[in-house]
Order: sequence, then structure tokens, then C-alpha cells
Amino acid sequence: MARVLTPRAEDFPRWYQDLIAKAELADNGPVRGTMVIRPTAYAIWERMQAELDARIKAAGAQNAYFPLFIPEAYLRREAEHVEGFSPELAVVTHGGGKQLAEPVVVRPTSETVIGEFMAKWIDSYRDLPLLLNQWANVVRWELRPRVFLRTSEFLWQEGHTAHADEADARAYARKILHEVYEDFMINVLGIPVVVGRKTARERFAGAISTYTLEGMMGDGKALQLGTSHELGQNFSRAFDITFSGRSGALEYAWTTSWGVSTRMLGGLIMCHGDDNGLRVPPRLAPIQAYVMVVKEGEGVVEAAAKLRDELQAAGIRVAFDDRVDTPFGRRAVDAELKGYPIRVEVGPRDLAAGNAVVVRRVNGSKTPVPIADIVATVRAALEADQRALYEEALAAREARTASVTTLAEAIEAAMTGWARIPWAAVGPEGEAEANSHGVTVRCLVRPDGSVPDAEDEPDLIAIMARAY
RNA sequence: CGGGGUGUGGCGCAGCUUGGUAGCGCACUCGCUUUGGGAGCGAGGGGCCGUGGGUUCAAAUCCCGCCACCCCGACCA
Repeated sequence: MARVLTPRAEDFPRWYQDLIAKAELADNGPVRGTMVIRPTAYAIWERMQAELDARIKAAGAQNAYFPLFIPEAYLRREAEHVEGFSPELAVVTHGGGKQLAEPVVVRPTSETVIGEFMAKWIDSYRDLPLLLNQWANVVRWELRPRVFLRTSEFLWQEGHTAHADEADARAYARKILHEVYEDFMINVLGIPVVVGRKTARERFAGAISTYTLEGMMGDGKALQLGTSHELGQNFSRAFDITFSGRSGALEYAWTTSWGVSTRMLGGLIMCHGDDNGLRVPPRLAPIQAYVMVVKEGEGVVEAAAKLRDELQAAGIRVAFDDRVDTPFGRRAVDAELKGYPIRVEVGPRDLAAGNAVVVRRVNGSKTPVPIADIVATVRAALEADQRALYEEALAAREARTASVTTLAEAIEAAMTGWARIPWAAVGPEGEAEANSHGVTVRCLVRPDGSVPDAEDEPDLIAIMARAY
């Protein structure tokens, strides 16, 4: 039975620390709960960025960049928004050696600044939709940070769009939800997610609808991996994002925002990691095949290099390891910790038989394969293991999800996993009651699994769980 | 902010009850042997014991204050 990985200090194996480290800014560091992303983990984040960025652009959005500092007054323009974020703002009061006339906050999210610019850039319905995305860091002074999952500073992608009418805004928020996030999480991260609607209680500060993608970690707790919001006209009224419509009348735009963060790194580790380290899904992996020279011998390095070239030519991301002065065991274990999906071991013994050994990280199998078949074997293994990781995570989630009918049963089930329960049996009162037991309504879904348009639709199912 | 706990080489810890001037594992440096699954042996370097005060011939150890961090809860991608 694999160890359950959680973000608690005592559960941190060394390999875990090697990926992302606590920042340790100073002995009595003034910035708590932030993190350092080490190169191995950052390479994975770069792959996440690449896959997401491609999907975001396919959805029509363009990248842009907005300021890190936001005048505090901007936040105050949207009542719910400022109320939601005030407790966790980092506020800068001094600059250039002088006290600032008005404090600026370090962005906790950018609806406000971007709203300010949208107001300037949008004049006509012809300017809509305006589809923007930004890759940036944000700061939220969390009361209780959790390493990997809720850090004071994190990197993310935040999309902000403005539309001419509500239907278009809604359609776009959902397009991002499904075509960008759900597709990425299932097909690249290999993490099964439940896609649903947040309850009023869990909604983003200033939104009229919040959609979410929830994953289950190894310990049965839920983790929100991404979110997409319909902001209605709340921000366009606060920031005066108006345009002349077809009829000539001045109208307020309908805006959306959506984001995913480095939290996904934590989710990836906690969903797929095992006792031997990380398991990176092949499609995500910066290094898909790790070609190792086991030890020196007649023609061994040459044979390994040839395999590397052939794998590379086949479009596989390859790393080459001929550091034969480092013990084999160390190199093999290190490759496992880092989660390289496939290891191709080339040594004199196997080479004499015309073979190389293909080692699969997901199931640990080691198979001698004729040199000529290596590329095809690796390609097939990468595809199979991408699927296997997803199937394994899905099976684990289903095994820990109970369908229940009463709130008490739901709270009970949430102690070890998730509960599916008719929303009608919970309601806002039941939700508050569950919260007092540390259990939250993660999201609402329709019986067929699709995403509700409203909280009061009939027959909705609530997913309840403890969450990170 | 409420409830627990912990501060000792870079990291993880023992030592504290019963004061006697600091030790172990990992990491690091050097040498030899190893190298097909986290190497072995030998030799080294590195610590104002969180901090301020008190008791004492003597304090990591006992007493008082302060500081910091961690865990559980409230907040959240």
C-alpha cells in the first residue's frame, strides 16, 4: 500500500522536498508560507504552461501583462470583491523612501486593474469580446498556508474577458472550463476531476457564477484545481466598462475570469506520487524517456546514444545519462524520484543479447526488449501509462465516493472520502452545518454530470468532502 | 485570534528528570576500494545549545521574561 501524500511536514519524504522547498527567507522570515520551486518541478510547470497556453490561445484569448501593484482604491470599487480579499492583502505603504500618499496592494488577482484597462479599451460592441490572459504571480497573505497547495505567493494564469451579453460570457466561461481546464486535467495531468458549480457560499468574491474542477487527493480530501467565473456586470459597473451596442444605447459589458495555478504541482504530486517518488504522466513529463548507460562496455555508449537519437527522432522527449562514474543505483533511484515515465537501460549484458531494458515508472515493470523494437515499445508504453495513471486515480476516487441521502451520512462519508448527496437534502442550512464539521460542498452537478446554470435547479447532486 | 507543541552544526534528532563545559544519523572535504538498484573502510571540517535575565563554584540541563516557528481551527487557486 502506497503512502498517502499530504502537505503535512511529517509526511514529506526527501524527494518531495527536492521538488519544491519551503522558502526559508530568513530565520524569522517575514513572509510566511511561500515557496521555492526547484528546477525539476519548474520544468513540469513549464510543460503545464505550454499545454495550457496552447489551449487558451485555441479558445481565442491573447496573452498580456498588467501591473503587480494595484491602488487600494481599485479594490474598494466592488463591494463583495474587497470584502473577500481584504483579509489577505499585502499592502505596500512606502516607496522610494517615503510614505505613499495612497497605499498600493500587491495583486491578489487582477480583475480590478484589468477592469480599469478594459474600460479604456472598449468603446463599441465591435471591440467585444475582449479575451485576455496573463501569466503572473499573485500574493495572498493566507491565514494558514499549506506547502504546495496554498502558498502566500503563487504563479498562475488568470484570464479576463469582456462580452456583449450574458449568454456569450457564460458560454465563454464554460468553454474555458471544459475545453481548456477539464481537457488539460484529464488528458494531460491524468487527474479525474468533477466539474461543477460552486454554491453561493463558496462563490468567488464578486462573481454571479463560479465553476470549479475538483480533484481527489490520495487521502480522500478534495482539492480545487481550477476555476472559472461569470462576473455578470458587477465589475463592469464598478469599473465603468461600457460600450455602444448595436442599437446605439450604452451598455455594460459582461465579464468573466478564470485561473489555474502552481497548486496543480501539489495536486499532481499528491494524486500520482507513491513511495518511490513522483510519477509524472507521460504527456506532461518534461523527460519522457531516460536513456541510461548502465556501465561501460564494448559499444555500450554508442548503442545508447543511437537509441537516444532514434527516440528523439520519433518525437519523444529524451534525456541521456552516461555518467558511469556515478553508481547505477543512485542514478536509477534518482530517475524514479523525479518520475521519468520510461527508463531505457543499456548495459553490456543486455547488449550482448541484442536487448535494452525498458523500465516503466507507473507499474515498475522491467522488460528486456530487442534494440530494434525499443522506439515502438516506448511509444506504446507512454500511451498506456498515461491512461493507466488516470484510470488508477479514477478507480481510487470512485472507491472512496459514497452515494448517500442524508446530511449525517454525507458528513460521515466525508471523513474518508467524498459524498454524493441530493442538494435538496442539504441546502444552505445543511451546508453551514456540514461546515462546522470541517466538511464543505465542493460543487453541485446535474444528475447526468453536467454543470448547472443555477443553484436552484431541481435534482442537483452535491459533492461533499473535506478539502485542502 | 483560540487550543496544543517545539527551538541543540546545513538537514533530522538525542542529551534536560538526577547541573560538571555537547553527541548521533544524513550531508560536506580528503584517500583507497567500489560502480547491473540509494556503496564500504579510514581520516577530517563545521555548533555564541532561539534570546534576555536569575540561581550556582559551574547551566543545553533548574527558575522568570521575551522572540520565533510548527500542528489543529477560522480564510482561500
